[in-house]
Amino acid sequence: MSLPLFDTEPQPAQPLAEGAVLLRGWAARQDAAWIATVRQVLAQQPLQAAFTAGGRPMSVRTSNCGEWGWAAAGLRGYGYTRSDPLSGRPWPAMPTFLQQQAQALAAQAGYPGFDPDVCLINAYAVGARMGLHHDADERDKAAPIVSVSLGLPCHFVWGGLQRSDPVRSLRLEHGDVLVWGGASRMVFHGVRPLPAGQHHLLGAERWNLTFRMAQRPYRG
DNA sequence: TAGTATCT
DNA sequence: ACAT
Repeated sequence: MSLPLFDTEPQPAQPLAEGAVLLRGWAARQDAAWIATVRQVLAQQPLQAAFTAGGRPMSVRTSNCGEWGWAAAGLRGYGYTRSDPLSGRPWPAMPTFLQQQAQALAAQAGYPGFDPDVCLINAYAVGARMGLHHDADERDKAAPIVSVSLGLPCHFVWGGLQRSDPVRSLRLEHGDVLVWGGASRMVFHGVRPLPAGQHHLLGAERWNLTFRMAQRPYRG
């Protein structure tokens, strides 16, 4: 993968835990391209309200692109589907820019061969949050998760392999990329209620893109 | 248990 | 603890 990630030198990668790497600002240099590309996806697959397995509303709104998508509306519960259960239409294809950036970022974090079949887009308005959970619906737990933050900063909660483990909180800002896999793959995590603010490109919103391998086997 | 309510 |  030779696609340039930067036009200048990036901040060094920071290890967060075993298998987890924080790439601070690594999506900021090309943020206009990230945002324009996501807007193209949202024009085809608008953000929708999401619901927990118990039928309770979540505060984030979601969209997807890729062969698969994480559906959290119109199902009993949630899970990966090939099409939007509400519209019946297949999820839009993952734009090449997103696919290649996710591959390159994963490789940079020590996960060569990552080839996502899902990009889940979570949009946080002020006050939106995400409770402590782990990403458990993917078939091959050897594949990492690549998370890209855009827009307003948030307080990300990073726990352990058990829900009851102590958590730490770290601020994720526009352009930050967090990659977790290996021993950290099943770590519980979440997002505290989004503080009010204004971002010059996204206004009073945070977008989080998570690239996953939901159904493909991972050969690192 | 990707959420909330309701206990201690 | 609930309800999925």
